[in-house]
Amino acid sequence: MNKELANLLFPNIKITVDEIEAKYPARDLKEGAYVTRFGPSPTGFMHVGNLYGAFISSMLAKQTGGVFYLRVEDTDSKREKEGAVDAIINGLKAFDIDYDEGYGKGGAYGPYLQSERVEIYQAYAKKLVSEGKAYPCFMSEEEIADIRSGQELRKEKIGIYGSYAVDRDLSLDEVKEHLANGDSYVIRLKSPGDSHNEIILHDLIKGDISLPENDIDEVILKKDGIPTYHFAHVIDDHLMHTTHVLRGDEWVPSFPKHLQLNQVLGFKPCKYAHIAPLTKKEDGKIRKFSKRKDPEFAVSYYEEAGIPKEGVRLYLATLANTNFEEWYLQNKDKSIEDFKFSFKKMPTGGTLFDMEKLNNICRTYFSRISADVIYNDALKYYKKYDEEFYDLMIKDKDKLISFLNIERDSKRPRKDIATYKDIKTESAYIFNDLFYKDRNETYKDIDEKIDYDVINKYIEIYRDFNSEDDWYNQVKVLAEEMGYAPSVKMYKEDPTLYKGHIGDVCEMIRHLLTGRVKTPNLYQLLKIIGIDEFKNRVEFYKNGK
RNA sequence: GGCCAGUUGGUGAAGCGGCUUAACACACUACCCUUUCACGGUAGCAUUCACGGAUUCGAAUUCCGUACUGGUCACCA
Repeated sequence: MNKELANLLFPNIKITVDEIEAKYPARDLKEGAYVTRFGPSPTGFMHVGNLYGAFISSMLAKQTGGVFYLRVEDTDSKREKEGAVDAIINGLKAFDIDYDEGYGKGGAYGPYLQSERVEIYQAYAKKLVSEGKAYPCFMSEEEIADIRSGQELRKEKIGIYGSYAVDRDLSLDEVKEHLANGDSYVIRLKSPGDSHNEIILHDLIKGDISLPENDIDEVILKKDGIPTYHFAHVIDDHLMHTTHVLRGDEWVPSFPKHLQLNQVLGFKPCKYAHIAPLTKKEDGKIRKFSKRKDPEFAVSYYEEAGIPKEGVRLYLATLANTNFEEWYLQNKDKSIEDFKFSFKKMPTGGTLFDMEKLNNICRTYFSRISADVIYNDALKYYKKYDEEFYDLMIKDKDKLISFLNIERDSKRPRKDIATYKDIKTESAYIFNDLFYKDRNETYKDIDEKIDYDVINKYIEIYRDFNSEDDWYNQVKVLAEEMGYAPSVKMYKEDPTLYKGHIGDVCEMIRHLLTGRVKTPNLYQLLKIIGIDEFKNRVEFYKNGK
């Protein structure tokens, strides 16, 4: 009788479950290799939470010699957004997360788009119906809503279970009658569970969590024949031989359903790791990241803001494993790939995503790479977001690279660049086009009295110095001649003897030359910009007075 | 409301029965180095781990209760 019902409901499904299984043989991987996946639903932009999960999943697969694949979970056509799939693929690419197989790339375990797999899901549903483990449910939305409000009133658990599952034992004739009427229906699992039993979720991150067994007759196929997440997840991860499922911890409560589905289908469940949600701090309060409220939750935000992808990856790694940061600090020459990620070191509670921390990590990143790499990456950024500066970068390439190289190869590289945007703001004064644009803007931070006697004298004695020491000694002599202390120490001993100290002299030069109070090494800047240009800038400053 | 989880300094967090006078990083403060700023270095910054009780020779670590925070209870994922 169940068989007849199955054929009645799925007349077009000819393929059997056994035939499907044969198409998905076990993967030939070495012992201990992880098969992980990223299973986004294309319902909007890609966000940092997605990226975070994909990043960890890919690292885990890579370092165990396993497989990381992309499966697009598009079972909700109502919420699907145009271009969302491209956004996902581009988002992964933008952060160097490659997948071994999956949507857009192919592979032996496809198709990787769930909407192309409905026949597979239906074949399994048909099998369950024929075994009496699932059934068609003709309840209308109104009926279900009524049940729900009654349950709420009586403070009962909400859902279709036990005596509320009225269509569980429909006779074949009753089903036929419904079908003849053209009534729509869903396929529900006939849950064999009892909520008084406890089951244990062996979560790889959070440890053992005990939960009540599922007794709800979960919908497995919606009325349009498309599976729900629960059903598709269990089948796909079984067929594609996923070993470890990483997902947000909002899925913890539905774990009993997944376990049960695995049991009913005769599958061996995969291992689960439930990741704590990314949170942010706002007005002193911590809350979950919001797709609507937080622009920085969108992956695209980082590219536009000029935040380097490697900085984001490093930050993701420090969030993912609490011991990563210390390891990275001690292994400056290694890359993220060399670090062994583990579930045990993942945070269990909310994970705070802190922009300031990200910034700091980016500074360190920029301080460790070569000027050429920075230049080329920055070029790509400005080409897209600021063509005016892009042109300047091309025109004054050597100048910019020399600038970026100041103090770079020393033991104490500067850390004043956190984003590609900072390159422009930090280096603007070396470009004449920007420097002379607006005097008030250029010198906005400078309000001190300039001792022009000193400046004129400096210009007079200027020559091509052999070394920084050579230069500095000359400045020292000059300072002393003009009534300034040749060292800060001497000045501090008795300030009344001097107009100021050598630091003040250097400051005046710096301010006139750059318009800034904070710059890299002055001697090297002077070399890059040149004495003639320095004279011009002194005049530029004077004339504006 | 039911169920599940979390709660350690200014911030993120390590620790998971004695090695902790609670790691490390960020922030802040002071000093040192330095031509300035930055970088770097040194020191300071929780006698205490949400609160209350219990177990133990010994608890941030185990147990119970309370409070707060987050998650979840769809033909959404």
